[in-house]
Amino acid sequence: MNPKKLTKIMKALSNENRLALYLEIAKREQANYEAPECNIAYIVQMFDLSKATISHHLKELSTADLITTEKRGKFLVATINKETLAEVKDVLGELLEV
Amino acid sequence: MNPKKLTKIMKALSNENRLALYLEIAKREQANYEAPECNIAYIVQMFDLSKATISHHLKELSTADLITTEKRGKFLVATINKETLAEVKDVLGELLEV
DNA sequence: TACATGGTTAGACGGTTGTCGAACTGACGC
DNA sequence: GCGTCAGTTCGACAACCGTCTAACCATGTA
Repeated sequence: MNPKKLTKIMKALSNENRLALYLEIAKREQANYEAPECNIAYIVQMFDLSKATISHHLKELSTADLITTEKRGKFLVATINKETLAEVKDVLGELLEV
Repeated sequence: MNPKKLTKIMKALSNENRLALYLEIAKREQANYEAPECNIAYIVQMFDLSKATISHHLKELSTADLITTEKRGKFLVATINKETLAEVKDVLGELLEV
């Protein structure tokens, strides 16, 4: 993974609300892995943020390849991009090898 | 790991130069693990940044528990904090479990 | 003791970010 | 078609961040 991409990922996770949003998406995905997706409307209610802000955060997560989003009728559904997640984990793993 | 701490860690790695600095420290540590430490004076030369800026970045990495620093005579020596690194890796690992 | 070298601190400044409200678009149900 | 609900886009604004220079402190050496 090149440094610029890694920076972008870290930046996307460097805001408390945005990180919480990401973790919440992941949590829901795990909770019902029959349908590994996440209706955003639900999540919006949990955060004390405007729709505009949530939308902005989702875009940031998305352009960092941390999630993918898909419009399903009226709703937006977000999914964790596990590939990116695994890549980051691997980078950290390499640093840990003595 | 609590969200605030994780945010702080991500924030510390969310700037390109600071991330590069961190990776450079890790690299040196691996290169000579007889003495797993890192003379900063060397590193400063590699970056096109002022002493003040490097100092500032190191403090940020340090308060996020990503590195520890120690003054050894005239020099400053930085060491990767592997515990923090491992914790972060674990968090990501948990998210990956289906 | 004086000087050179490594690092910190303080203050400044332009750029970026997080957030909002308001106006807009698109899909659904009546 | 019209109202409603989910989300996006726009423009604004305060707060924060990355960087610098300049002045300082600390350590080793001549």
